Amino acid sequence: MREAMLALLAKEPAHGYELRQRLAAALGPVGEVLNSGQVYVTLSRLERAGLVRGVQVAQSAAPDKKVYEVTAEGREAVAAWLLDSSWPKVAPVEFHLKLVAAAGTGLADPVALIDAQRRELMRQLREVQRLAESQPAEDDGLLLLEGSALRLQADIRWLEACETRWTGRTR
Amino acid sequence: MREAMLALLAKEPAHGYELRQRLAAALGPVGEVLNSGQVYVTLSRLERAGLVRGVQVAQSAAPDKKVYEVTAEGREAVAAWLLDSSWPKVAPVEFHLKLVAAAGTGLADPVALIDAQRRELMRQLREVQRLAESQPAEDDGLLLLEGSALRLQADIRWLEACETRWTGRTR
DNA sequence: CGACACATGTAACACGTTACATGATTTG
DNA sequence: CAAATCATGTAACGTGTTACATGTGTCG
Repeated sequence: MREAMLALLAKEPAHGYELRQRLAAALGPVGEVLNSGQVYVTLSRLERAGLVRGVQVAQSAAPDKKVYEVTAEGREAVAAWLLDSSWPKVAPVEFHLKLVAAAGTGLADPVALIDAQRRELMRQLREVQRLAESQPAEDDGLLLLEGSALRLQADIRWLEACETRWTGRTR
Repeated sequence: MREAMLALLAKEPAHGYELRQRLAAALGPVGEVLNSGQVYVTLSRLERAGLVRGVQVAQSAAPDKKVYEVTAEGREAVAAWLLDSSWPKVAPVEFHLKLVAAAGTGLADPVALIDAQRRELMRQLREVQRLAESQPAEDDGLLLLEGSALRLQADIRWLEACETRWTGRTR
C-alpha cells in the first residue's frame, strides 16, 4: 500500500480521494477491498516520513482538498522499491497448520477440512473467471485476475496432494 | 501465528521455547523464519485475551519456565478457526502495481522488471526443490514445500503472461 | 573457557483494520 | 428532499518486526 501510493503520486500529485480512485482503477475488480480511511492514514504517515508533501488547495465551489506530491526522497524510495525484486514467501502455511492442528487435537477431520477448502477455492476461482469475462480485454485488471486464477489453480492442485497424503492417516 | 500457537497448545500445553520448536517442526524448512520474541509477545497477548493460562513452573536444575495451557474459551477459538474456510486474497497485487508504476513514472522498464522478477522466482523455485530433496519423504514439511513450489510455478507462468502484455507498449 | 542450546521477556515501531465523525455537492 | 458521490480525517486496536536485555546449563 505504502509504496504503491507513493509510486502513484510520483507519476502525478493527487489528493486522497483521487488517489484512492487511481489505485482502484489500476487494480480493477481486485481493488474493491480498499479501505478509504487507510488512504488518509497512509498519506499522513508518508508525510511524517518526509516522502510526500501535502499542500492545501482551496476550492471555490467545493470543500478544500489537500494535494500531495512526492519529495526527492520519496522519488528515491520509489526507485528503490522498483529495483527490489524480493518476493513475499508464498507457502500456504496457515492451512497446513490447520491440518496438523485438526489431526492433533481431534477437533476436526483433516480430510473434511481439505474438502471444504477445495469447495471454497473452486468457488473463488469461478468468481474470478466470471469477473474476467466481464472485463475489457485491454484492461490491466484482467492481468491481475489471471494472476489470481493461476494461484488458485495451484492451490487447488496442492489440496489434491494434501488429500492423498492425509487420507487414511486420520487419527 | 496467533491461532496456530493456540492450536498447538490445545494439543498439549507447553512453554514458549518448546512451542517455538513444535511450530518449527510442523513447518519444516519453511518455518525457519520464526522470530523468538514473537512467541512470547503472542503468548502474553493470548493470555490477556483469556484464551490461554500461564503457570509458572520452578525447576531445580534449570531456570524457571512458564507453561501455558488453553482455556475453554481458547479451545472454542481453535474450533472456530478450523471451521473457517476463508482463504486470503491471492492476487499478486504488489508486482502488478510495480509494473504500472514503472510504466507511469519512467523510473524503470516494465519488461526489465519482469525479467528480473522471473530470475528471482526461478531461483526460489530451485531452492525449494533442493530443500524438498533433502527432506524425509514422510515429513509434513515436504507437503508445504510442494505448496510453495506450485505457487511459484503459477507465478512464473503469470509473469510470462505479463511479459506478452507489456512487451511493445513501454512508454 | 567459550560456544551453544535452553529459556524468557520488553520497548518501540510500522502497518492495516474497524469504526466513527463530518460536511459539501450533485442528481433523481 | 433524499440519496449518492465527493472529500477528509481520527481513535483505538491487533498484529508483526526489530532490537535489546538477561540469564543458566552443558559439552568440547
